[in-house]
Amino acid sequence: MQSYTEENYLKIIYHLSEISNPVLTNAIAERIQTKAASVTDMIKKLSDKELVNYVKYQGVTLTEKGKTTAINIVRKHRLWEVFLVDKLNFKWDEVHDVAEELEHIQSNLLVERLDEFLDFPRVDPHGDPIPDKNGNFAELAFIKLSKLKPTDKGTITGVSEHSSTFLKHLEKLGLTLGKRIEIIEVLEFDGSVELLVESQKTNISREVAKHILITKN
Amino acid sequence: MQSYTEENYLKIIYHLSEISNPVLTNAIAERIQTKAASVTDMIKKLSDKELVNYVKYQGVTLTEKGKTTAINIVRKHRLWEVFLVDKLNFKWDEVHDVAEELEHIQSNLLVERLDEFLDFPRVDPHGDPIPDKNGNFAELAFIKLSKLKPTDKGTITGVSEHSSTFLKHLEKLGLTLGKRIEIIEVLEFDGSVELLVESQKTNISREVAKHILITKN
DNA sequence: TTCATTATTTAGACAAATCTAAAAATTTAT
DNA sequence: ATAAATTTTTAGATTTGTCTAAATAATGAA
Ligand SMILES: [Mn+2]
Ligand SMILES: [Mn+2]
Ligand SMILES: [Mn+2]
Ligand SMILES: [Mn+2]
Repeated sequence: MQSYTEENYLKIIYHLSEISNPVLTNAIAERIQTKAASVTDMIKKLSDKELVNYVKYQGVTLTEKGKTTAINIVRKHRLWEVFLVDKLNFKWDEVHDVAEELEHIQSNLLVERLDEFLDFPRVDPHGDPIPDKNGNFAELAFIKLSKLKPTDKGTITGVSEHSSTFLKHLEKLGLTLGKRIEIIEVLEFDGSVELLVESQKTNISREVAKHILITKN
Repeated sequence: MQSYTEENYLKIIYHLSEISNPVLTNAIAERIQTKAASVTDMIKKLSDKELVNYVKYQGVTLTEKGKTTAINIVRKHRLWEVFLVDKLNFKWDEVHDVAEELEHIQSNLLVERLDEFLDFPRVDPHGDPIPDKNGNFAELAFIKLSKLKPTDKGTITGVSEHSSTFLKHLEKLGLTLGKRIEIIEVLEFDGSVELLVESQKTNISREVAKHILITKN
């Protein structure tokens, strides 16, 4: 069994290793809001427990055991987010912090029953895939909205930025999951995108466009 | 804000003070599975935070602030137990340990939405009253089954012992919440009780009878 | 390749919550 | 009322997770 803190480290390492592998000490320190020295301490502990492979000055990678644990925490986090939105009427920008706490509740029965109660959702309120109880993810074909060309059509199926301010901004523009969009024009000088959302014309910055994920159809 | 540990101490002190006031160090130590020395340390800390009144060698009582906090934890514990039984099909003997963890999740929005989702339950799966958001309990008129006399009738509305073994035992005897019972005889020599549950004759020990709570009607 | 900058680790310290062993206060029994 | 037993507190140590400051390794520039 891992402590609350160990679980958080494993989860962060899991997410960071999708970006770069091995994961560097400073990258963890930044994400988890601690000092590099503390991260080194914890890495050693996780390494002793065989949850990560650690090479001094190189960084860490998750072992199979560590990866399984991390994926299970991600599973719980996302299932709880679905619960909060679908059953308790939370908005998609209100769920993350509470899910950060709920993801650490220890009970396999609870997770499996929750999954069933929610009707085995495959994605969370931000479009992130929910691994099944064996740790397998459904394959989802996302494209960044910023990669689309004029006349391209698609559906918003995810976001790659979860901050409350960003999500509220999208809400205001009507750019929520499930909405169909069509690209009108990509402005030359600033990369901003003019698009149609439910027959409504809107303009979004390149920065915003990069964090909206589209399934073409 | 209190730590997970501080919250547990406050909750235990709250429960123990229903039995004896002030609450003695050893009583807390026994309930919380720690040594008396550790309890003294924590009591001092809670006293510094003005959550308890502490007199050396006498024991502790909760301050208003401490009591409010404790009642809120009890509220969350019991609401989560209702959730687990009503929505996730947990049995009444499976909920306590998970609720011990869930009661510490910090989010007022979550508690209020959960309360609403559960349709503002007034009692938990063991018949214990759930305080409202202002900390007020509904008055419930319980009598111990062991206090009843032959021909007395009533409904099982609570239990005063929450161990899994006890609850499973009751389950096996069909003595669950909502069942109507009628006393046939109270045996002289061992105090065991012969009773009718849904037209089925059963005999229970005095020890069991003391922990079943009845509403006469 | 040598020097400067940046990243990482080590050393030593600290706060929280716990423990054991010993001391002090309280309660109970004689 | 005094001694014995029990309860509670103090003193000092331990574990977990964190920190700062200093040392060491790796990287980048001249
Ligand atoms: Mn989240
Ligand atoms: Mn999410
Ligand atoms: Mn309980
Ligand atoms: Mn209960």
